[in-house]
Amino acid sequence: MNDILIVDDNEDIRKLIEIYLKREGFNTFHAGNGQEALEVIDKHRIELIVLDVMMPVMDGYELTRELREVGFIVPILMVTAKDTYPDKKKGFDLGIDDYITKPIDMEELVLRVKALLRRARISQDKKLVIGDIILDYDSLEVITPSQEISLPRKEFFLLYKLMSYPKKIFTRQDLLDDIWGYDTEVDERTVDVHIKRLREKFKDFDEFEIVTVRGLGYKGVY
Amino acid sequence: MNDILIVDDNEDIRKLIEIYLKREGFNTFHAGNGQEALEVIDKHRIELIVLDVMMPVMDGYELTRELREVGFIVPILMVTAKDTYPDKKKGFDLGIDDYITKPIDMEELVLRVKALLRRARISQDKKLVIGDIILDYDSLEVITPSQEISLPRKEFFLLYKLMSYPKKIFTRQDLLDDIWGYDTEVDERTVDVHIKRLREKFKDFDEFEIVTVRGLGYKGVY
DNA sequence: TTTATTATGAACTTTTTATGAACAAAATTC
DNA sequence: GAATTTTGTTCATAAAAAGTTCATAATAAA
Repeated sequence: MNDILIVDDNEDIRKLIEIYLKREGFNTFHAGNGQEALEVIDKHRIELIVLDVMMPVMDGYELTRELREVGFIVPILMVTAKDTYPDKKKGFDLGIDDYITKPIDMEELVLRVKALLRRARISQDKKLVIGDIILDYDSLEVITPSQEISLPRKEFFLLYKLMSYPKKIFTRQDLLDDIWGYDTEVDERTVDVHIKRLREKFKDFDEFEIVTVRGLGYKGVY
Repeated sequence: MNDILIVDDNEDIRKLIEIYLKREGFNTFHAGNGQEALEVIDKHRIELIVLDVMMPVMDGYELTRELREVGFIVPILMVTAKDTYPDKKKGFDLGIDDYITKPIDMEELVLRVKALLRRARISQDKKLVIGDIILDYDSLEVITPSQEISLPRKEFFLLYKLMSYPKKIFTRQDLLDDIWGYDTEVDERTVDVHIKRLREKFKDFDEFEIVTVRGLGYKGVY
């Protein structure tokens, strides 16, 4: 469930890449140019970027430079039409981790994405420990000393997200983007309902809590 | 929808710049000289200034100096015909953030505007530290060594504003313009009520204080 | 003392969130 | 593949919080 950002000015290509990545269980975000990419990165915890070199406004090189300049270290897989040494060199000098040439072989892209993630040691199995409570991402269970509570997917992801960044406030839209997908049309109030159900289920546990931040959203605290 | 002020004595150039900025979703204001610029700035919350150096009445350098002198910190992108080192140096010394030379490459101008805004937002420290008390703009909380006090939006913004410019006196209208919006129709007395509630909440803290300046307004001191 | 201004308590309005319940969709079981 | 259970969404309404206004008391300045 890694969040991957696809940056390309061609929407069709973005969607194509999205299809292949989603099929592998990745969650994707889109950006049509460097500026949009920066905005998405600002709001979400992107773990890998698939980046087209040729874009209007701010090209891939420029974006890479800006990102590396501010110390942003996620793996970048660059998509380029040019397969020349100077181009490769330019990319790697700027801090690109891997590249793939057009026309894109989708199987290869997926392979490289996985390899990059593995190399970056972004773990695929995630267990979140809060005191003596464990949120097990694989089984969607909250394991406590006394019992194991199995949660519905949405509820679990919501809880996991909130507790992964304790005290960080998420707007309802943030949560929808992350858990439902950036293009969801689900109503913001739906988040409230899931929060309510989570609170009900864990009302007897004081190890953690979901706090409403009026006018802004929710945050997890523990 | 950032508000950008374009200052240039040539109306055609202003309009040209406006076209490109509007296309990117920015809102623009015009001024034909430094004096007009000051009037616009006084009335609107300008977030960036595109400023031509060569102008009659009050040139770009002069305007920059005046603005920086009174503590006005929005990014300034200077447009200059001269590309010499002394000129650049003069500009940067006065507090210009970036510059672009004539003839203006519009794409580049848009790029630089966006970069400046982003940089300003990122570098804009949203936490205000007063001794061992922190005003956290993101969570609308006042964090003290002993507790975290969550404030309603209006109250927080009010406190934040006052404490951002300690000892500066704000009239009620100033505060309404800033926090409620320049076109609000809310009564001035409403400010009093929020001030009262803030004082009540922080009566036990002597790190800072909201002081009434009779006949004028309020100021924050610490 | 008079007058103008600010402080305060309280009522009231608006906005936002919580909650229960109905409905829909998906997964499971038979 | 029909029936049943679980999960997910929407909606209406209750509740709570935030924000505003108003009347009056208190205070400072003239």
